[in-house]
Amino acid sequence: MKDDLKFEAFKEVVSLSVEGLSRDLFLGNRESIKIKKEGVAVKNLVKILNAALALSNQKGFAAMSLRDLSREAGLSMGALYTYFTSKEELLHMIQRQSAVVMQVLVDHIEGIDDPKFKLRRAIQAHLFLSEILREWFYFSYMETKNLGRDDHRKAIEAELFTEKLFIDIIHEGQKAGAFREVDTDLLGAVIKAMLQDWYLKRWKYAGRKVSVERYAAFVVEFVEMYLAPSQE
Amino acid sequence: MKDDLKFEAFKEVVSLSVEGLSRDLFLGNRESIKIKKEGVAVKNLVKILNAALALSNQKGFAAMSLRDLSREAGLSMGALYTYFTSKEELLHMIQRQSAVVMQVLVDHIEGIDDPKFKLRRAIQAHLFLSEILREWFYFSYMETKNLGRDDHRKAIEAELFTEKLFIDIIHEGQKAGAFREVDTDLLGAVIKAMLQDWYLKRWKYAGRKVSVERYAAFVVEFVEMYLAPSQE
DNA sequence: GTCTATATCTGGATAGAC
DNA sequence: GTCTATCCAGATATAGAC
Repeated sequence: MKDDLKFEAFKEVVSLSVEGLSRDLFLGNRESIKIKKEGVAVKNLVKILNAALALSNQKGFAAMSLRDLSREAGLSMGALYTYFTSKEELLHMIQRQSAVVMQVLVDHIEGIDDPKFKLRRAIQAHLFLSEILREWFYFSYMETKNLGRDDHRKAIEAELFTEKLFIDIIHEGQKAGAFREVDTDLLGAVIKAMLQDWYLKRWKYAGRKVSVERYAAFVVEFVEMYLAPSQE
Repeated sequence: MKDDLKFEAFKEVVSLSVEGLSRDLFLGNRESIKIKKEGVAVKNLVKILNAALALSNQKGFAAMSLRDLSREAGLSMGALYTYFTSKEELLHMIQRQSAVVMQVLVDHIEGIDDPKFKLRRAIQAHLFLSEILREWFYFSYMETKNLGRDDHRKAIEAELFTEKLFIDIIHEGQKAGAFREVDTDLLGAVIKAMLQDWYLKRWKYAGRKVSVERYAAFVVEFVEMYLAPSQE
C-alpha cells in the first residue's frame, strides 16, 4: 500500500545509532566527563552504553554490578569512573538520551493533515523507532521506577505525552468526520500498550518471525476498523 | 448488559486474598518454614508478603534490602529468616503463588460454549483477577527476568498459556462462523498486552477514574468489532 | 587516559541470648 | 518464636602508579 512507511527507508532517514547517541551524550556532558578527546570518549561511551543496556535488560540495572559492567565493556573500574561519577549518574545519562528520541516521532508526523494517514504514520514511526533502539526503549520502560524523583517524573510525562499525540490525532479525525465517536482516552491508552508490547516482548515476536512492518500493519488495521464510521 | 460479569460478584465468588495465598503458601512449605503454629505463621507471612510486594513494586526486588523489608514488615532480620532461607527463595515463593492464580481463570471459563460469550468472560475474568491481586501481577511481570532459570521458564510458559487461551477461543469462534478470519496469533498477543496494561499502568487509570468494569467493556467492544463478520 | 590496588560501606546471612 | 549483635562477601568509589 502506498501509504505504508517501509522500515528500512525510515531507518535511513532518521539515522539513529548508539554512536550518534553517544556523541550527543558526550557533547552534552563535557564538564562532567573527564576525557577530553572526542574520538576516545565516544568510542568508550559506545562500549559502556551497549554493555550497560545488555546487562541491565538481562537482569535489571540494580542487579548489575559495576564489576560486571567493567568486564562486559572491556574497561577497568577506574576507566568507567572517568565517564560518570556514580552508578546513579549512569542511569540518569541513559534515561536522558532515551527521552530525546521521542522528538523524532513528533518531527516525523508534523505537517500531515489527513488524520487517518497521520494516525497510521504515527503508529509506524513509533514501532520503527522502538525497533531501531529497542534496548533503550526496554530499559527506559523497565527502569522507570528506579529513577530519581526528577527523572521518574519526566519518564511519566513522556508516556503521557506520546499517548496524547495519539489522542489528539483521533480527536482531529473525529472533527473531520473520518473517525466515529469513541472513548478517545481509552483508545489512546491501549494503542500505547500495543506499541509498547512490541519492544517489551521482542522474544515472542522474534520467535514467531513477525516483522515490525507486519506488526505495524496489524495494529493499524485493528485501530482503523474500530474507528471506521458505521455504514448506515 | 446481561452478559456482563460484575466485578464485586466475581470478587465474592473467587474469594482470593493475601491471607488465603499466605495460608496456601504455609501449607505448601511446611518443611522449609521453621514456624509450626499455623496462626502465627500465616499472620507473619501476610505482613512479609505485603511488605515485600509494596517495596519491590516501588523500587524493584533487587533494590529492596532485607533490612528495608524487616522494617516495613515489623519483624527482625532473624524472624524473617525463619520463613525463608534466602532472599532468592522469597522471590521464588512469591512467584509460585502468582502462577497458581491463573488456574482460577481457566476454571472460570471452562464449560462455556458460545465463543463470543466465552471471549468476553475470559477478558473480564483476567482483568478482574489482576484487579484483585494487582500487586502480585505487577510483581510477577516486572521481576520475571530476575527469576532463576526454572521460575523464569515457567513465567514465560504462563504468559504463552494464557495467550493461547484467547487464541483457542478465537479459533473456536471462527470455526463456528461467529468471528471472521484474522491473524489469530497477533490478535491474541495484543489482547494480552491490553490486559497487562491494566495492572502495569494502574496509576494512569486510577488517576482518570476508569473502573475495571469500564476498561473491560472497552476491550471487549474493541476486540468484538474487529472480529465481527463483515456484513455483505 | 587507563590500570591495579585498596579504602569503605552496604547488605545477606547466622549465632546465640531471651 | 523473636530479637540483637555480628560475620563476611561483594559492591561502590577512589588513589596513585604507569
